[in-house]
Amino acid sequence: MVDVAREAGVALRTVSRVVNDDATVGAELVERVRSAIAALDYRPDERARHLRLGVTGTLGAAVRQLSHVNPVLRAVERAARAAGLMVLAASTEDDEKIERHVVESMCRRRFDGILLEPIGADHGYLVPELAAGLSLVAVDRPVLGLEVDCVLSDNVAGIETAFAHLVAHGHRRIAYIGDDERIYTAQERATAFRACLRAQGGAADAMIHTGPIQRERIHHALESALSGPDPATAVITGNATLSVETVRWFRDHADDVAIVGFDDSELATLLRPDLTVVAQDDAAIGDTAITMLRTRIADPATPVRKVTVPVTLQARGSGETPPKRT
Amino acid sequence: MVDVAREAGVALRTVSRVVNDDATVGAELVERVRSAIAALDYRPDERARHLRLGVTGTLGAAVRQLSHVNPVLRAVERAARAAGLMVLAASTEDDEKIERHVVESMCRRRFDGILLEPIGADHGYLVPELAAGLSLVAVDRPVLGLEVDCVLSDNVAGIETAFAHLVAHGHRRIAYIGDDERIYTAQERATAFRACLRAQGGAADAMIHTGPIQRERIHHALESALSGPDPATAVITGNATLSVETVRWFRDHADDVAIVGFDDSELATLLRPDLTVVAQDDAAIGDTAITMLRTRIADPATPVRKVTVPVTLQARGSGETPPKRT
DNA sequence: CTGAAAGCGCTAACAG
DNA sequence: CTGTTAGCGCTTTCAG
Repeated sequence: MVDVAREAGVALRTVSRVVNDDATVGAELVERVRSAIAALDYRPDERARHLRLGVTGTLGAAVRQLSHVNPVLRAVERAARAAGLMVLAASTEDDEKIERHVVESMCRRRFDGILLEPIGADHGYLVPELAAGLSLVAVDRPVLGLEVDCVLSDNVAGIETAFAHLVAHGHRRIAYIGDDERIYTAQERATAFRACLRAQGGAADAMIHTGPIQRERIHHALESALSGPDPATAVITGNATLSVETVRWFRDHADDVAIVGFDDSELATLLRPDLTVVAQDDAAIGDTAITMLRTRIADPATPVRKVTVPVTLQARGSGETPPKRT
Repeated sequence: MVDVAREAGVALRTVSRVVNDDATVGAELVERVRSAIAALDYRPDERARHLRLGVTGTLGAAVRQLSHVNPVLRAVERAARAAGLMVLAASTEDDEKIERHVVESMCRRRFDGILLEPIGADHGYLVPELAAGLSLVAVDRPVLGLEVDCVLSDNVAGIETAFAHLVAHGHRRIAYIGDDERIYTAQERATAFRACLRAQGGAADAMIHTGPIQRERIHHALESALSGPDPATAVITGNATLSVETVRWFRDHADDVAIVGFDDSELATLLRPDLTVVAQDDAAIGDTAITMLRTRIADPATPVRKVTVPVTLQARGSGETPPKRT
């Protein structure tokens, strides 16, 4: 920059102003500076700028897996761009160690704020960061044990809606195929399903199958739920991957079981009949997350908020078939 | 950091050494410094460090859409992590303006190198960056008009393989449903398909349908390819989205047309019969891209390389059905 | 509008 | 092994 100033024969200060589009510079000088910039191939260094300014205009997004479908992240990027902020994202790979590494790296780089899809139970490493002023918003799951802003889908209402929908279509024996309950959302959804069963008067732990996402495990669970003296006539699946595996199994083993999936996806309208799902409002989640984060950055003293975003049932056919046997 | 030094009663230099795990510091001092760090909640500032060091240990990935399935990005993150580098990613949204903004932001932040899935035709904005020493590797498509490292899939061989496969299974009238030919890969694949048609002696522009990814357009193209006096008995689809739309249409309109898709996906084994695809070697692409980028960063004088990664045909059923009518 | 100078937080000479 | 000091590239007082 000092070179540019010399080349243009102006003060450093003036170059800085031109670069930052300060209006108080004479048109002729602007021109001189601009051509000096072009002649010298000058490119401003944000590191120094940010160091001096204190802020970086950068938001970090630490998500489970960048390369997975993640409509929330899409909404986040859009909202941030509209606010003139840059979002830089990295994967945590569902690994506590990597999550910690990613978040701490973002902190050391002094990102203005971080969006986190928290994984694992131990977020103790966040305590000093938060104490030092980190602005953080948890998305999809809360940071357990810490008072941190978060925005979640209404998992309980989603399960209740799915359950009620199937009941309304005549089903009485409804099974649930869920993810590993060590995962927060999986735990919430499974618990909500258990409550539905109890409210209905049904007991039957045979109706609820949760565990890791492995094809074998899932198919085995379906087999057991749909056989025996009292087989289920409908299934609720706990997330998009489970829906896929369930449909995959149905394809070869059953064609008369109703299914309602949690999470909408491109697949939903590829199947026959189209998949009825409980859809999360990704755009609302993303917008809310960015708004909350910006609010916290602007005023770190803002009280912690937990926002729950409603879900909606998309009836498409698979959840409206009647039970095959009463 | 100066506070830490004061608190620990040591020199600034010593704190710096402790923070950077320099072995040449006495154990007792290390201890004093560490407790001062803890007491003061000191967190190192990478901005200053990077400014001083010149390098940032950061790679940027400017991809079309973060929140889409992108196995290459996954491989990239893994390879970079193994090399002790951080990958920060952002979407270009298939928009030239956004691509430019993202890449220039990364340059101003002095990322050590950038991985780019280039969109659009005008990459002139890269010229000064490259002149100023930017290390860049293009993935999936080349940067047209600029001599830049790139790693691509073997699109031509992929189409030839798919075509030959269908021919080997008795098909003579093969249609191609492709993406907008303004996109490099779409153009390459469509051209390769035309060459196959010519080599086979077949003419028939009625057999090749390219254009934007819109459900209407695609279904209409299928309709026209599969009707008339000389309907196609097999279809090659130009990418994963087109495969999905084609299957969606087949579901309601045809069940005896062979199909081979470009790009593997989770969907491929969900369909009946399972989808035969030409699969790209995502891991190899990601690894190669990171290796090339690191090589260029280490020595900017490295000659420009263009690497083509082989593709493989995954026969799963949909591409092995015989033609319905001869 | 310009010029000089301080300082953001860190690292790396260079001396002790 | 430790302390002092300069400087990375930028913004911003403060006087002209």
